[in-house]
This record gives sequence, structure tokens and C-alpha cells, in this order.
Amino acid sequence: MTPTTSAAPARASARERLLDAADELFYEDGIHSVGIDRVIERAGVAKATLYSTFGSKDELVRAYLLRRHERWRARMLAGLERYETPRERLLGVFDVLAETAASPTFRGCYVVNANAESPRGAAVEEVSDLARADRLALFETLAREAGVDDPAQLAAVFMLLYDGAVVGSRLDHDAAVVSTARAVAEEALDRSG
Amino acid sequence: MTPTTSAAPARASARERLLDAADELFYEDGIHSVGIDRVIERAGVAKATLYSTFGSKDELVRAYLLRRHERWRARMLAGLERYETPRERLLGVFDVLAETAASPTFRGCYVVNANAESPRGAAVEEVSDLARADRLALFETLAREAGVDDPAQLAAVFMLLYDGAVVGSRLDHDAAVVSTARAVAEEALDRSG
DNA sequence: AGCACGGTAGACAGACCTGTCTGTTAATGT
DNA sequence: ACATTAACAGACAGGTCTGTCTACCGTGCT
Repeated sequence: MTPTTSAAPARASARERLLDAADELFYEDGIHSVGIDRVIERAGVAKATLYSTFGSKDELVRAYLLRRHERWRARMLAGLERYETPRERLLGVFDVLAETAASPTFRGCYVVNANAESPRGAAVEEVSDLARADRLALFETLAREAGVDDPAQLAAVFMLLYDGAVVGSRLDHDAAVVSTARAVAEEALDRSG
Repeated sequence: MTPTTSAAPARASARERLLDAADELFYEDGIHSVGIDRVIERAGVAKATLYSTFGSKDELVRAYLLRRHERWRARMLAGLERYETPRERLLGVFDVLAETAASPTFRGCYVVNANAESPRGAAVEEVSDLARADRLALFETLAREAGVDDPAQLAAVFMLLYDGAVVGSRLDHDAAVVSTARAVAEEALDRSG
């Protein structure tokens, strides 16, 4: 990905390894439950390196959430490329979600989870506002491309259904609700033709 | 409320005061962020009393979640009494939710929050499975009383919309999405009438 | 009177957390 | 050849967490 000048095989940079470790651990066990020591151990990195790179655990958490969101967006866009028509692409967000939610490592939405365990208007809120605004904007763009009457309104409905499907999949240990969400979304789409 | 044999003014029992304190603190700041010391201080109770009553923090958490759910159910049923027809009563769940979500103390769903911060198949999962099954059963009963074709299917849709509305209200700091959910629910109801 | 009981107050142990600091090692550039 | 830099390992400080334990107090029952 980001080859250094040296030709050595060389593991990823310390920053990257820290983010990989944080991603797995924070998402799986919750941010609060995972201590710095576990992160650096999995990353194979010294504690001083973490603090010289990110400054604090809070900043590592911010970076973790930002990267999660970027990857969510990239995976979603890549997953939607298989569709031909704008309409299929719009409804396809639920197909991509279904694949994600069926994975054994699925543990719900990182934004929901991070907010649930942050005591108060913490640093995560900033990132989560950003991530949600971006997600809503993506839905709205897809809706506009599908030529619906009121893209903003339909995007709000999709956001509602997407949130419900993610939370339901997580709590009921069953991704079947994603198909329900897709069906309801399709009817809302047909109505707003 | 629960007068004892004595005529003394007498505060509530230690158990009740502990649950009151736990309810406010756990819900507001998250279970993990709130230490035992803060709970006993707000309850005005000695630490030994907490441990002789509940045995562990985990058990206090279980009791907190159970009581939250019972109160949710009671408030929901009480709120639905104002409606005349079964159809209004079914859709009324979103009106009751709208009132709750508009409160300044609203912090989302205790089940979602508790699961988000529990590392793994912890004790909370048991209670949250129970709470969600009970909630779904309530929706199904209301749907059946409204005479819909497939009450189980409609209850699943209501669950999806309810989850999405709760999460959206929390994360976007705006209870407007509850009306959207109600509107979508109404259309689903009309279709399955 | 005597006594059990439920509660209070708070010290304490042992674990874990974040963040800092010291000292070492290896690679790089001049 | 030498200085700089980045990363390593790990001890340490200071705080917080859960859970236990001792000692004391007041009330009501027998």
C-alpha cells in the first residue's frame, strides 16, 4: 500500500499497526473495556510510540472512528458498483449491509457503540456527527440519482431503516431484519416515485 | 408508595434507593463509567449494604436493566390507554416514544447502550434478550388486536422502526425521526390491513 | 435486660488504568 | 565515522475500580 523507500518486506508503519489493533479490539470489546496495554501488545509497538503518535487514548479513539467510517464508506461504494440502475444501487445499501451483518465479527454500528459508552459530550460525538452526516449525504445522493421526488425525505427514511436494521441485527443475533428493512425501503421508494 | 408497618416518614428501602441511584447514573453516564462509589453516595447507603443486597455490581446492573424494562412497559401501556381504537393504540407506541425521546434526560435505549459497552456474552445479554422478546410480544399483541393479517410480521416491522427511531433520536439529538417512523409504520399498517 | 439485626463509615487489598520517563538498539544521513 | 532519529522494553507514578473487612450504632423483639 504505502511502500517505503526501502525494499525490505517491512511490516506496516507503527501508526497503521496501532490502528489495526485498535480497530479489532475497540470494536469487539468496546472502547472502555480495552486498555492501552492490550492495544500496544497486539500492535507489537512500544507504549511510548503510541503516545508520541496519537498523544492520548482519546485521540486514538478518534482516529479509530474516523478510519472505521472511511472504510464503511469505501466498502459501501465498492459493494454498490455491481448494480446497473440507480434504483438498484439505492436499495443495494441493504444488500451490502446484509453481508456485513452476517459476518461473525459483526458487533453493530461503531458510532452507536461508541456513543453508548461515552459518558457525556465527549470527543466521540464530534466524529459521530460527522460520520452520520456523511452517511445521510450518501443516501441522499443515491436517492437523487434514482430520481425520487424528495431525496432528503427518502434519505431520512433510509437512515431510519438502516439504523434499525443494524441495531436489530446486533441485539437479536440475526441479520434477517435487514431483508425486512429492504422490503420496507422498497415500498417507501415506490411511493416517492 | 410502599408504606412500612412503622408510621415514620422513612425514606425508601436501601434496595430501592440503590436502584434509583443506579438508574439515573447508569443510564446517564453509562454502566462502565459509573463506579460503585458514586452509586452508594447518591443512594446515601453504605458500600456493605450494596454488596449484602445485590452481591456484585453485575447483579445490580441486571436489576437496573430489569427495572428499566418493567418501567418502560408500564409507561407504554399507561400511555396507550388514552386511545380508543386498536389501530390508534398500535400506532400510539410512536407517540409515547416521541414524548420520551423529547425529554432532556433521554439517552437512547438502555438495552442498546448496555450491550454496546459489555465486552462479550456478559450478564446483560440475558436480560436484554428478555426485554426485547417482551417488547416484540407487546407489539405483536397490539397488532393482533388491530386485526392485521400477519401480526408477527408487522410486529417485526414495528420493532425495526422503533429501534431506528430510538437510535436516531439519540445520535442526532432530535426526536423528529420518530414522526417519520410513525408515518412509515402507518403505511405498513395500511398495507397489511 | 439482653441480643440479634440491619444499617453506617471507612480502611484496606489487589487489580487495572492512563500517561511519563529512563535507557537501549538499530537504521539513516552526512 | 559520527550524530540523529525512531522505535523498542519496561519500570514507575498516581489514580480508580471492585469487593472485603472491621468497628460502631440504633431499633425492636423476647
